[in-house]
Amino acid sequence: MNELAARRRLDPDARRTEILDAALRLYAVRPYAEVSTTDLAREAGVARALLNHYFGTKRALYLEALRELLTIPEQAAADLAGQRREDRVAAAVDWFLDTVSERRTLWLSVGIGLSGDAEVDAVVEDADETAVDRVLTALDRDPCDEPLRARVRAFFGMVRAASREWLVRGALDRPAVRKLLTTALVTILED
Amino acid sequence: MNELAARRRLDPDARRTEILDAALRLYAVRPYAEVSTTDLAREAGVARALLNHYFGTKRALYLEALRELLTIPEQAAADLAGQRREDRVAAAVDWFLDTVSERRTLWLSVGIGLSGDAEVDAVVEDADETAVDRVLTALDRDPCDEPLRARVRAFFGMVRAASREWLVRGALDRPAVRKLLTTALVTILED
DNA sequence: GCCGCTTGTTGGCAGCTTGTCAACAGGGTG
DNA sequence: CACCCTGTTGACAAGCTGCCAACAAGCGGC
Repeated sequence: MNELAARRRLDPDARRTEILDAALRLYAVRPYAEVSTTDLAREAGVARALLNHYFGTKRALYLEALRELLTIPEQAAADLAGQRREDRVAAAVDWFLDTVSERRTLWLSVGIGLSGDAEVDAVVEDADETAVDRVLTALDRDPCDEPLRARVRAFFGMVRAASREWLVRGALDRPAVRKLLTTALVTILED
Repeated sequence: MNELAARRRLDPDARRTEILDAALRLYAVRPYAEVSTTDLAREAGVARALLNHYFGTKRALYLEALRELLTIPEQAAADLAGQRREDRVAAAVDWFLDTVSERRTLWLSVGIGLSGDAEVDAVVEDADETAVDRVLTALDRDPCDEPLRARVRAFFGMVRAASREWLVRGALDRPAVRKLLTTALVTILED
């Protein structure tokens, strides 16, 4: 930190979120490996050492940011209109697509799927677990049926790939994605 | 390089593959970021600078290894037994599952899906494109139907996630995965 | 058999990155 | 106003990557 900004003394929580937000801003544009702690500190308007003070390690900060990003806002998961199961499934897919397109940049920045890094994967899997819970309860299915959960997690793999086809490649438009995912989810819920 | 091994002068191609194999061995166990060029050089029994000589950059070497890993062996894609489409699809899924379980360690090491890194993603997408071609031609579908290709790519997302459920989490057994993927692929091919 | 050249191979250097630590300073308290 | 707690910082040490000049293995000319 060199100039223009006098030393501000902030509440720890405030500073923490300030740094986290800065990190999210950077990771939205460049992948983890290409963002140096110097960049992070500059973006947050803070000395590099402060990152370590708050998060311990560059990696830990990244994991925090990732967790923050993947935590889907609570949102109403209950009021799915439509009586037929297929309609409710379609509504769930719609809700998801809304969320994704809204957070488009960040969602895509995190990549799609697992990274091969144990800790990163743990965070992603954690978020998935929550999402599985919401989907199953919203659709009146048993959230404890482990094979079913596994199938839904597999389905999420397709969800990620499909939204990529939609948002990045433009190879599918939204109605196509909607139909693809709805059909697939209905199929998966059977049996 | 310090001792025990006199200076061997190899054919460039031989040396290249020797280094590549060593890299694949290491990346099978640890993720990219945790493998240093020193490790790579030691595993290959070679001076660190030689890696740069052959591949230019640590990242480039990684990309080569990744490409090598993802290049599914040619294999007979044509002789899919069974007349009914569903049988042929099932045969294709079986063939894929065989390949995956055979290369289990390496396949899983690379992670599942895209990383958010442009170059890495390019390699993965490239491999996917080839796989899409094989699947579509093997199943007598038009390989130029772009929306269809996109759906198959989306399907691959589920394939990755499902094989992870099978091989890593053990939440699904092979028959379950087989059925899940077969049903999904059949559904996707319709429309 | 000796010499020299091509080129595969190596050790060491320079720049950059991350984590740590002691020191600095904001702002509330007596 | 002096003091102390603690948020904040600059500087240092260790490690990693890419580059370059130098070394030497093996082949061809004489």
